[in-house]
Amino acid sequence: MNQIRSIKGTHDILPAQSKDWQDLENQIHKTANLYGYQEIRTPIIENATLFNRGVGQETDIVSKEMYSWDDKDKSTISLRPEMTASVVRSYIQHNLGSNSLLQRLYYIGPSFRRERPQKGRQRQFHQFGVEAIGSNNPEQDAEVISLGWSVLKSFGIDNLELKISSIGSHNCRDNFKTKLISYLDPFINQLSEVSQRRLKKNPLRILDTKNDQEKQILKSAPKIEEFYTNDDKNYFLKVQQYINDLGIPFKIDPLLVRGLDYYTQTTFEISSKDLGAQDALLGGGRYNGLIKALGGKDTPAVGFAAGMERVLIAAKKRKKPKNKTLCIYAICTHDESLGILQRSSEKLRNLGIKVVCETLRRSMRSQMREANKCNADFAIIIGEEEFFNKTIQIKNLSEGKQESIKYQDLITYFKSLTF
RNA sequence: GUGGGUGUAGCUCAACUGGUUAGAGCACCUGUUUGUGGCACAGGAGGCUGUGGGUUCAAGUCCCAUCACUCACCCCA
Repeated sequence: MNQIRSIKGTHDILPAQSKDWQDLENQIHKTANLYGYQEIRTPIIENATLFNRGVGQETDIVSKEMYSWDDKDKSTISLRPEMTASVVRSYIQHNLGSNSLLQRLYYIGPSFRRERPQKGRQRQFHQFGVEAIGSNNPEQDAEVISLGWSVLKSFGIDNLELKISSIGSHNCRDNFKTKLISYLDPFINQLSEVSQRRLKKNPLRILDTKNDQEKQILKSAPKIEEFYTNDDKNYFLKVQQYINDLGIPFKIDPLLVRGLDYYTQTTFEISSKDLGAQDALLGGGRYNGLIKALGGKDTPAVGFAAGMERVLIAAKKRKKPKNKTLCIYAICTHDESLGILQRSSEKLRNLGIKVVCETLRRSMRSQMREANKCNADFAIIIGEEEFFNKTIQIKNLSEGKQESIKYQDLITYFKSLTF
């Protein structure tokens, strides 16, 4: 009988780790709120159609990595492989655009892709991200980038690198695509198998190649910036200017091509050297066509998604804040007194004090050891003697001093300590 | 989907070229005069060496298969 393990590429977040997750989540909530973004939570399952249309049928994510199955009513359901499409679906469904011209939204949660796991890549992974829906101005792009940068910085990650690019408007991209194809066509035999396939399906992706020979060929290939319209050019310059004004260092990386179909204009990525091959912590960009493509009004939007597991890997070296709250370990060596101990613990908790009660009926020695192990500041002790005297022992564990007080004075004793 | 690496206690690792009953540190539990933590000391529990075959008098060690984990390609967060 072999034991049941978690599914490949999925991980338990154990108690030893969960504090880090809570810290990260708190930091996300805090920063997003400082920027005026509100949280949105959407279901983990959606109609497969949403991602087929939203993310793109041709993308790897949808074509080979998405978990989908037929439901009893014959509709096809998918585990979300990312969250932007869901947020946009929700935006359209609830007509959020009618509340105000601009929706600033953020989210936290798991997504699923059936990939081969490796460092910083899992089948169930967690993302946080933001979507600013409604503004078509470069300052909005800068704000979103700034928010992402700020979360990572404030979580104690250094060594960050911001890369930005623009893939231009739809027309620009189409022209570029055609020219790129005709440039690469004569070289087709020198291209790798993958790139040959991409040339037909998604030529822009070839720019991402790590193959040296292909890099060489690409050196004199047409550049995307040659196809920018004046508007594209100005827009991108403005984005750069604003990011610069914010004091965020960045590199322009013309080869930065986001793999999802919905991007337009600005794309960006923040990476860290502290990760392995999967070094992107956060990636995003503008997606002006998506809302319309999903059946909403033509609405511009920009956003990003960040991988929380990757953020936590990159944040390994951060110094963790230690805001310890007062903690009491409640010891009992007299079975008749267990009820009293639980009642007084409850009262102390109402004061906001953490109280951990012994429930194993162990020896005094073991209970004291336990108190020490869980880092309690105080032990309160009721035994047979205290039971009959209506008293309770209070031991200050850092000083080692112990005193006996009347049971009825317990609350006032600790009340004076907490304020 | 393709390649490489690794599987010994909860964790980190030992076990010379195959050779007694597979060890250590940390963690865990119990004690050190019976109601008091940390430190120290003593003891204890915990393993079918991932699994299944094979070679051999003898396998943790060699061979094959399988599974799992891991890293990388691909792609992405």
